[in-house]
Amino acid sequence: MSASQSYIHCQNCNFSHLCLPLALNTDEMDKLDTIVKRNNPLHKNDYLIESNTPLTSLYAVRTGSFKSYIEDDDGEYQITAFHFPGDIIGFDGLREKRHVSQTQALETAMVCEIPFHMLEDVAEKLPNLRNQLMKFMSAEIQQDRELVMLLNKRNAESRLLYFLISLSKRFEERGFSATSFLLPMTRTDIGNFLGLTVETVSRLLTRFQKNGLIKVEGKALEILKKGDMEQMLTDYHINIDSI
Amino acid sequence: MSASQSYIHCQNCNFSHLCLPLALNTDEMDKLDTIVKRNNPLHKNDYLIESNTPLTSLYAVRTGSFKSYIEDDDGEYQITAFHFPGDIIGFDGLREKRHVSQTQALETAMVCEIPFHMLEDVAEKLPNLRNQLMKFMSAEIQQDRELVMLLNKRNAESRLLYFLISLSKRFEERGFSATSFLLPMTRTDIGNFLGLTVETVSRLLTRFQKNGLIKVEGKALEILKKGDMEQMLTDYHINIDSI
DNA sequence: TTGCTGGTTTGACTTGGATCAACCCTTGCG
DNA sequence: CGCAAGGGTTGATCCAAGTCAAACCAGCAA
Repeated sequence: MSASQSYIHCQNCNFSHLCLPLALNTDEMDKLDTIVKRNNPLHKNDYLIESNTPLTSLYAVRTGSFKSYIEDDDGEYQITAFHFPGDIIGFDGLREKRHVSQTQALETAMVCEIPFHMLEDVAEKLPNLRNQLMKFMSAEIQQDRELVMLLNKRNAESRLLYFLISLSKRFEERGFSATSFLLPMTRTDIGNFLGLTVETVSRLLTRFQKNGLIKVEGKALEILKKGDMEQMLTDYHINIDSI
Repeated sequence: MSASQSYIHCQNCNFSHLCLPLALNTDEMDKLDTIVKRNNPLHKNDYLIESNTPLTSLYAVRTGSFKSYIEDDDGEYQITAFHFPGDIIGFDGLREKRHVSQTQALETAMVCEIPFHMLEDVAEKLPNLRNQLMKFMSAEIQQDRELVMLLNKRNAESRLLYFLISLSKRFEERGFSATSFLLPMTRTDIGNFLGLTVETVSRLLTRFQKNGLIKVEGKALEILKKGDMEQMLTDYHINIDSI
């Protein structure tokens, strides 16, 4: 471990309130801390996880962002999640102890690696940690199902609105600006995730801009009328609290 | 507990190979067995779980079938899963210790109720059970993500094919016929789940019948050319092993 | 500097599945 | 029995979003 990384601990991590340590006390956090490996940074497009490889660790995002996707044998793929600091990656592989999706860095990023067999050992002694793991998985199930409803029942406009508001919320939770941020993913990625084509995403973004809701310039997004956008979601009967 | 139910134990349940006992030895299974409550049967349309109620138990389906769905404030709803014997219901509520979806019986059905606080106690002592719980949740995440891909990337025909083949597989796993069974859900339910209208589902079923793939008469479904149907899925690049 | 590549935008056109509408079953109940 | 209600089928029409095509732009490598 390099000197520049040695002072990072769960204790002083900015995102521990969103991450596994959430429900742990200081002692427990220290125990968790001892098994966490902090690796070298990954760069844009680097793979954190490749499909079909054995699951040996879970990963917590420390900085940067990732996308996870599943792929069929024709190369068609489906992005299933975007990950930001504090998010835990890898739960979908627990069943077969083998990764079923791939995870790729969207920009320079760092993770905390949590070797799975050691996590099990620590969890043996820490009911709070077990609980926390279950809650994370449960949250993922809940979110995936909201996503299914979004995809099955909502039109393109509401899907993209939902996406922008959820990004805004996630940045805010992490102490970043809720109204001005860089989109780490491409328009194609957004479309893929939401079940829309790039063209539709692009057209909608320009429309939102024309309507004064947002300002986009390449990756830079500014949310100008968050209230209006949330009202639009409410009009679509989408509960903004569950985002 | 009535006399007619007293002889039911995980040990002699037909579906234990799919259910929580899966990875447990005889002793462990007995421990699990002691906390399981076997209630009176539910009837068609009865609620097993109502939305927003506190999560006190998980449920294992013993006989019959269920649908789970989430609902928005306009009454629009999305069926997120159908449940058959051996399936565990309730994982999506663990996060907030409160159910976020409703579960309704599709026909007369019975469940094993597993009080959650007792499950936690037993799991404390049984690593295998903990593991099993995690695997179940992980499987649910994995399935939900496959579903997202299905909904986002596939057309109506392949969605319904997938649905029929997955039903067939689930019946087979449970020792029922893989090619001849009753659809416990309505066409509307199928459409809702797959993001299609009733009309589309109905038209497709008639088309499949005209093409000699299946025979449908009301709820009764016969799969005549399973091989052809699987080949069609393969042509759509849908991996039938992951169904 | 030039050319290449991947990402984005915009316009014209097409289409799969939704919508609307009518009608036919069952099933159950007063 | 009659009739209401829920479920299912079939046909005609429509439209939101997909497809196809072209052009633009920024970043990067040679």
